[in-house]
Amino acid sequence: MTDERGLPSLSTIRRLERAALPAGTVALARYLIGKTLVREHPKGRLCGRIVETEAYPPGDAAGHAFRGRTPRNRSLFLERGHAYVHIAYGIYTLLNVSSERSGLGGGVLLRALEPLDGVDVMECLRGTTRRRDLARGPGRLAAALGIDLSFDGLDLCAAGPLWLGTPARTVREIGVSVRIGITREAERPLRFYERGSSFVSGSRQLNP
DNA sequence: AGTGCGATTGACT
DNA sequence: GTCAATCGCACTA
Repeated sequence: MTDERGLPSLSTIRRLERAALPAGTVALARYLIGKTLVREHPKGRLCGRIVETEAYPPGDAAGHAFRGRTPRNRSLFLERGHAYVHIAYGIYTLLNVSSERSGLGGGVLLRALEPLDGVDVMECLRGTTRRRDLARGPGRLAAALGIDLSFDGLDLCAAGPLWLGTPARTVREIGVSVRIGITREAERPLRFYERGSSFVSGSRQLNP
């Protein structure tokens, strides 16, 4: 079933099973492009299509798991498919998906969504009506979905307030670039995005 | 117990 | 293009 734009109707989106998630941080970061993220918000269902991710694999000095497990980053060490939520620059909430087997430590940062459903609620949460800017950037993404630190550790493959869903329509070509806003291991090509999407963050140079 | 530092954003020149 | 806001927490002592 599709709507007038050729998108599968939102009612056909179902939760991703953990077994469907590829093992390994980099593979998961690529896999998540085009998948959906669904937020069961008190004001209604919010849904977006993931169009940009970054991989922070085990052993990566730029990753929060690099120095071992601590109270803050313990969710990165959960089996793949759990939420790791943290605060950046004291202001912004960022959402990651844990990406390795239990006890290892890696994550995929979700950096941008193409809003699909619940746009009016997202506009309210973000304080803007520019659809392109609702979830373009990791801080904006979490804000648009009403995600805070209480979501840390949540199983995104289970029924609940936040979960990963099957793709909405076909994914265009996937581009690769260096990651944004880091200093260590800055040259590694671990950022993935849907080429041609206007909902992707970053400079034009990073989105060839 | 004090210090330093971000996986960012929006306002402004 | 520049720049400051602001919080949790890891690190040092």
